[in-house]
Amino acid sequence: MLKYLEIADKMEAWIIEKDLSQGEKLPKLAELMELYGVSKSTIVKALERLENRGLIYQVQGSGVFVRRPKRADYVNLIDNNGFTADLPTHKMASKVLTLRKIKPPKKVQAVFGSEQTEVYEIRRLRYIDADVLCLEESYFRTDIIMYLNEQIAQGSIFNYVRELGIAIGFSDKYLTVKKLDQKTADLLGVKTGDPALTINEIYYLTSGEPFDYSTTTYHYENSKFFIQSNA
Amino acid sequence: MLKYLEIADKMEAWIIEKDLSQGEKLPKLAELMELYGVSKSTIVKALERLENRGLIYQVQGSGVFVRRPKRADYVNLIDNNGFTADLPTHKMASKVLTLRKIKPPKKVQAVFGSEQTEVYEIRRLRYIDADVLCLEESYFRTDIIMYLNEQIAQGSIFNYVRELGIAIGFSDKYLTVKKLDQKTADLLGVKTGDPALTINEIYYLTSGEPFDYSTTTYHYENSKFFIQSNA
DNA sequence: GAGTGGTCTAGACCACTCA
DNA sequence: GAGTGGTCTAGACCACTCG
Repeated sequence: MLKYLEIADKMEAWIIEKDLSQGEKLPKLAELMELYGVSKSTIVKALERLENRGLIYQVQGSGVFVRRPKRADYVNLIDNNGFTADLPTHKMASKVLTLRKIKPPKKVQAVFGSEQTEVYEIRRLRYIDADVLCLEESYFRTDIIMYLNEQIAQGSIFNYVRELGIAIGFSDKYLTVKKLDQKTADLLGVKTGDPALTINEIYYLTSGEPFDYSTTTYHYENSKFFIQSNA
Repeated sequence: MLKYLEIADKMEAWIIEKDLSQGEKLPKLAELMELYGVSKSTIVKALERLENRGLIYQVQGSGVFVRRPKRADYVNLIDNNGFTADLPTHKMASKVLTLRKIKPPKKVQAVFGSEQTEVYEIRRLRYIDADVLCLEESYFRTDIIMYLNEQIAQGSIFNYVRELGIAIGFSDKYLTVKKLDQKTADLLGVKTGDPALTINEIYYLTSGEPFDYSTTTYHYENSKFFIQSNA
């Protein structure tokens, strides 16, 4: 394992274990260098990672401080760690509505390329505790994800993908708000015309190839989101 | 100006000028080093910045490639460059509804601290071309932003803040979806009960001190959002 | 002005991709 | 196996904060 990632993970665990709160100061660079037995640049790189993940902020000439806003129960829109990581105090579950191998619909072919002849289509309802969180419709390239079944789709598909040794690189997410049609409203257990946030996502491998296209519609009363930004 | 920032800006301008599209390859590191006359680490750092801004992706052993998803007219939720940067082909305008110095409401005091005795409150409607984009209610600390007037609030407050030499560090954003009450719906020109996305934001200085608290409610038909994520 | 973080360099070595 | 990006080091120097 890479040194800077290992150090970043240890620091993250340390912050969480000690339950440090916003504004608390971390040891200075020189101490961290000695503590972990590495050069300055390696510490700097580990801190950069934590900064990008929104766990700390650095103030030149002053120190490194913990960044941990207080609100819970919000889904993180930047980390792609899945709901289990975002909502640790809740029980997550999925009900698979359909799972099949099909020819990609046009909107999906537009993303994967016209040479893509087959995809997995998965539709599932995701629950937080006893409540509906969202309806998800996703498409995976069958030449990358060779095998999928209902049992896998009941858990975290992304964890399964990572276990296959497939490296997820980055993603584009598009958000819109709309009034629900009757079919979707029924599935979510709300009224036709009620509001919903729809997030359209494209996930890419580290190589830049798209492999997952999904559209998720969230129950407006059961979902809240947050973003930690550095700009 | 810092070398790596200067190089990153030049590369960004170059990508936009040449109108490179997703997947196109940039020159290799050795060439970039020579081109800009700097060491490898400086190029690496410039590329890291572009990667974080979602403009490129790097593939070890292969090359550096352009990342530019095709959809326009989406508001970027990560960059805090304001609508003008996100929606370059549109005319943006603001109408100031109220601007006053007041004692902070409780929700604002909870963020700024109870020692904060005075804030600017600004409520404005923001337009995209001829359409209402959003209703924004924001609070600024008067000990940091000493002066504000209606003319400034008609333009970009953040640009004004930067011109004052105040360095914006990072922000937390919380998103929820709801049905509009009558007052807000009237202002946005939609019906009571229509859907809306509400984004609650807290902006911090580089020192970690919060200085702006705002709540923005978006017109659901006139607004779309995107996020480019690297995880 | 002392302390602390940020930038930059040159160079060694590692890890991945692709023909 | 050649090519290309990623990590890591040691050290010089710069820039900001704070008492």
